[in-house]
Amino acid sequence: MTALPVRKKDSARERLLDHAEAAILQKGFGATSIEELIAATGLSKSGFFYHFKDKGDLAKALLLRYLERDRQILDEIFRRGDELNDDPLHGFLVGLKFFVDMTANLPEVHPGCLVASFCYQEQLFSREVVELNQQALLAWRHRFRERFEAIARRYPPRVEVDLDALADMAATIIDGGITLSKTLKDVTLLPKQVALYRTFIRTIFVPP
Amino acid sequence: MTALPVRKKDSARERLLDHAEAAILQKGFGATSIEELIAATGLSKSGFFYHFKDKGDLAKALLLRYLERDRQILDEIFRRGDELNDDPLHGFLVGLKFFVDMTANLPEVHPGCLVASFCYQEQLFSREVVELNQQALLAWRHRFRERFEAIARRYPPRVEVDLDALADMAATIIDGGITLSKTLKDVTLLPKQVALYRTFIRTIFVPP
DNA sequence: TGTACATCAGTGAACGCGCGTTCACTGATGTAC
DNA sequence: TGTACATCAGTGAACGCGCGTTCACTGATGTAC
Repeated sequence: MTALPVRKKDSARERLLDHAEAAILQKGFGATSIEELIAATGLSKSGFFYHFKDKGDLAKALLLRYLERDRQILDEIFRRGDELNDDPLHGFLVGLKFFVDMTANLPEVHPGCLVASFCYQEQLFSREVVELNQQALLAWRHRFRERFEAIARRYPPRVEVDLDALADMAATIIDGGITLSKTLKDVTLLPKQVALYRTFIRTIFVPP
Repeated sequence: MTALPVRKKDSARERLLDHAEAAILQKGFGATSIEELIAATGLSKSGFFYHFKDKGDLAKALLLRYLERDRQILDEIFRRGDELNDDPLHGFLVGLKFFVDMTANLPEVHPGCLVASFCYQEQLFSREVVELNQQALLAWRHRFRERFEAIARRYPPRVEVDLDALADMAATIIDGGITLSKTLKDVTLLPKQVALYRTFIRTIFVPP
């Protein structure tokens, strides 16, 4: 068995990313210093620059890791929903229910969404990182849009809705819900918002 | 007539706040320097410290101004909606329509929401500023909640919804919608999200 | 109307600290033959 | 199995710049009597 050269989960590089993510979500990229990251990980400053060519390189690596993790978690949730249900509408509704449960069971308030954090510090990042952020949002629109198309083929919408906007609404509710939860320091707010999105989807597609 | 000691709209202080707001929404509070603000306004550094006792004081003044402006704009919109309609539901729906139109007619993509920006840089602010941000969100919940109670008394909801969560959804959609629009640099996304919120309210309360 | 004082809206110079980045170097492990 | 070389994962010292903040001072306008 040839093992892939996977990076160990607790390598110095990974720990730098962990601390960076937490710090950036609490005070922003511009206010997060390399100094504090190496203090938290026990590396020297040059150790940092061994792993990342500059601070912007850290941002890129962080966003890539974050987007990949997010994709995995959400894909898994909706895959399980589909598995339990042949019907595209009810599979999606079960997936949304799983998502509500997941956010409801977070031990603390959600630490924040890097997409939103980066959006409000856009000017600090390279075009590459900005485009990465955009691609992620467009990919989610595409994924949800496809689901809604499949649903709408079987269940004609009971009110007129733009399916792209409805797909974007998932990201809107999650981003907005995280900001709401985080600002008011109330874990229950995010799942409630996602539950409302689910209610909306139900009233649109589920026949009376 | 005794004129109130109103600050002229284009005073140096006001111009500092204008530049600060724009800069903070583009790169965050931590990455916005006093140096660049005075360069933009033509003041000296000590001129800045005449107007604000320190950088945190700028943050506080900025948030107060922002929240007050926001409150005025939204109150005016929903007041006009009520004026055109005696019914609380239809008055609110007209107000939401006004809001959709307003966001649809923005000349450029919305520059961002200070509440969200501050939320992702919370650690940089004093407890006072953090609480100001929370009070603003709670005030909006209260305002919308009262409307929904009045509506629900006359129009029993057709699906079960938590009125507090439905009130919070306004802030969620606006915050999330601004982030979406700003990230994808597409002005049309925000009004579409607000329109979906309006559709949701309609399907909940308007009888068939 | 004149004078004394107070307030407003700043200026200019200096401060020390922490930031991101570079550079030459190193000791442990892996690979080729 | 030994030797030579390459790669990995760093270290330590130094750099210059820009940051937020302080301090003593100022010239124009407003107010009291």
